[in-house]
Amino acid sequence: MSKSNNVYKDAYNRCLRLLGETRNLPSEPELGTLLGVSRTTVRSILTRMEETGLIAWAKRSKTVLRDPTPEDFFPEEETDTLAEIIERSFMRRLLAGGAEAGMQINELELAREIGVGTTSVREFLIRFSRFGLIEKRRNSHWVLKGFTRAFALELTEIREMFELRSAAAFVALPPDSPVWADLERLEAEHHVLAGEIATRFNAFSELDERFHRLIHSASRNRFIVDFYDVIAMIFHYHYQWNKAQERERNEVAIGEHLVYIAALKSRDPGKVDAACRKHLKSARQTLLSSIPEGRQPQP
Amino acid sequence: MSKSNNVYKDAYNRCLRLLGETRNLPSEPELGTLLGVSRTTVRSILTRMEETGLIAWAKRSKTVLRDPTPEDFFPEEETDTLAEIIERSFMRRLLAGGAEAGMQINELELAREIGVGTTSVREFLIRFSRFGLIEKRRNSHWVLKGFTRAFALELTEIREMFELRSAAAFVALPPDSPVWADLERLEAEHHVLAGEIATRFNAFSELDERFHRLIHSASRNRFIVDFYDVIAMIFHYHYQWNKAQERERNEVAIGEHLVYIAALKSRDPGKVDAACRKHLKSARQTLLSSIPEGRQPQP
DNA sequence: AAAATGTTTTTTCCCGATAAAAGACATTAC
DNA sequence: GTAATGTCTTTTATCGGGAAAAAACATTTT
Repeated sequence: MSKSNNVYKDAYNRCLRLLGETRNLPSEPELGTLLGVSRTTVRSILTRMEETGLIAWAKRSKTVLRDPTPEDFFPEEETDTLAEIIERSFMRRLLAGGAEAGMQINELELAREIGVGTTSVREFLIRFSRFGLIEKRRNSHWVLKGFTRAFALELTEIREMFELRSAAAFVALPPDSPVWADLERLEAEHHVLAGEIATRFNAFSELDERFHRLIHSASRNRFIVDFYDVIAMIFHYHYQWNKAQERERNEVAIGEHLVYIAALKSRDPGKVDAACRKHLKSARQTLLSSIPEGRQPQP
Repeated sequence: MSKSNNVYKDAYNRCLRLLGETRNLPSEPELGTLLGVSRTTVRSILTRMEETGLIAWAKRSKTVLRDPTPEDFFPEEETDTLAEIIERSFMRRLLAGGAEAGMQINELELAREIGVGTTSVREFLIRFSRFGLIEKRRNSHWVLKGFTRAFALELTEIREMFELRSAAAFVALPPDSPVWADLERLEAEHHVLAGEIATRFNAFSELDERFHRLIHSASRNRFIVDFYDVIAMIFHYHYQWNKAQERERNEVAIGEHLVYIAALKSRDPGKVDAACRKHLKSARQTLLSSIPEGRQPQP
């Protein structure tokens, strides 16, 4: 077995959800762009849907015969990319204790443990190395640098530099720029979430990322935009890991975001700078407080 | 053939150079650390040196029998890493015209052209992607973003941000920090090079990198330090590519460096900021002037 | 007993091969 | 004649295998 068909399975599942909405499916190329896959994959999906009696398919006509049942879906875990599987396993090991800084990382062992080939693990480690948590020894093993306090400080230092600059660039954008509409929409979503904070307070993580990515995009600098991948990755796992006072933290953050958004809309650089600094400071505090090691004694 | 023995060949060549200096070689572990390879490789080297009559080897005694001749050395091209070979080929293609932005990159074609396996090319592209010149389309090809004016501007924007901050951190370092000695040494090298500029003006590239890396190291931030890899890579190929007015440019740069170094030694943040800005500005000009495309009409 | 050498095991690096997925070309339908 | 479908080709994603290199273990030497 050389390659799993997770692309097909994932697209198939997403296509099933489309089935409930229409009586007839669109053309193959249209479905392809809709699902983000090639026509080859679209045709595999249609073939199976015909076989399982979901649709009647003859050339251009693709009539929906019945609504999909839960059994029609492929299991969630079969739709993941290998890269996602490896990343999850790796991060679980890294965060679930026993991951001391300086520890060696063994490609072969990782591959065997996860049940994948070494090539995939190697490629993952190379991609992952840009996050600054691991380092390669030439012709030898990888070294874990660890999710330490130093790491968090270095990360936030860059983040603050980049976000302050991006926020300043944001207010300088012309009024007809589409970012203002995006900002408006995000503000509305913040208000909605603020109302439902009691029940959906974990949905904040995703909104947070979209908000900050929008601001970073104003920098029009690929290195700044790309750097947000590092932050997003860390926060993604951080949110999963550190559930302490999650609700309060998110409530505070939503409040800070709303002030920040108001400042951006005012187009007053001073206000923006202040709001941005305030939010970044509390974000840093949140991150730092979740790192057990290195809690230096306060004199 | 699954793996070339370039590590062995490169270490062998370096070991040959050691031969001229001593009558007896040190112990195997010592040689290993000296050459940066494992004992396994050291023993392969010693075995061959014995076979070719360079040394007499019996357990601890490794007596040099004769000086190495040019024929003893492995050819230079056999000592390169696969990664180096691929990078060179790739950059040659990229810089030697015909590399339009938006162009597709074909792993298989690249691999065939260079004469290596696809895995190595894939790994190279993944590593290379952090330089911001290429981008991956999920489940599909890579896209060349091109060495454009926009790229150069985005790169220098970050560079300036990082270096100004690093330089500011530099002057704040305590007087007993080893960086001051390093700086002193670099200053001396600059003076030497300034004197020999007529004959060795291309040695500047290497000195330039060491100087800026020293400054960046003062940031004590892995992201800033790592970012210099991007700059170094671009400048490396830029120096090879753009030989126009090389001597004058380097002369100017050496002068700017010396002012910059003096400012650092004065520990006066204002002076440092000014010297740093001035140098970075001319570095940016040099880089921009070498990019043909986008030479906007001057009104 | 500390440090070297001798020997064996493990890991990294890289290739070729193969199924999945994308893409290109040919043909048909409207 | 444009846009779809049908068919064929190319490329990507991934694995297993094997040589190079590292690392671990055992034995000898000083």
